[in-house]
Amino acid sequence: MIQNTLNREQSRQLLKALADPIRLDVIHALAQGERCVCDLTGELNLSQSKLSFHLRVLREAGLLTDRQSGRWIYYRLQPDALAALEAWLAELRRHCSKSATPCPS
Amino acid sequence: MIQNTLNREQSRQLLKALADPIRLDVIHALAQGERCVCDLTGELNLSQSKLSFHLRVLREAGLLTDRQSGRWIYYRLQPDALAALEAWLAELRRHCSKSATPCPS
DNA sequence: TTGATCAATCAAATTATGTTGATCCAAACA
DNA sequence: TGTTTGGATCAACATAATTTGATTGATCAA
Repeated sequence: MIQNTLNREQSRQLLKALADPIRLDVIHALAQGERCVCDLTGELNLSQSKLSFHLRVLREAGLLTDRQSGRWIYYRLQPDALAALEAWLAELRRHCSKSATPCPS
Repeated sequence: MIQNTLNREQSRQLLKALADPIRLDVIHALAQGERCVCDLTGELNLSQSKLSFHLRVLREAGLLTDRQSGRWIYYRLQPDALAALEAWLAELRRHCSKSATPCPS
């Protein structure tokens, strides 16, 4: 996620990845900074495979990056992805208040 | 949607409503300005009940408002909801780049 | 009034997503 | 080496969301 303008499909991927209560818990935990998977399982009280499933969804959407160090894997939020979504939302807001031409037109 | 700080559940509702290809088409159409339902069905090539279903999801999430004029119903984007999501994303971004303390901790 | 039109709603069928427990793989350490 | 540990993955199952076609209610025009 380098660019700053999302197409419809990219924004949908990001939004879909975010739109889940467990993944939002993960996101909020990572908003404080990078964390190891083993910490997250404890902190969020999730089974290992469940957490792994949701981390994968977030990672594949481009919202998280991971790095390995020894046997541990650390995840962090990808601020570019969040910024890109913000820009996408801001763009939607620009012209949306224009009134419709009355029907029947 | 008056306030500008979303709690976790509110942001989830907004994200979930947005995270669908048809609803994104609707959102993009309404980003140009207010539109009548009858225009949207044609423009997006959707069956009436399908569009109605998705409009309801977006409306109930607080992303759209509607007004009736005669037999026609006009929908528009609610910019406050978009702005609130932007603010929520910006907040997530603030501290997320802090590195983890190495495991085992 | 009656008939036509716009749009919301409902129940049934379909499709997509998430959960669980087992298994696998790689790194670390005895 | 053999064993333990952190994590990813898989298949079977459970749950949730969407689509469809029919029905309903309200508004308007004849």
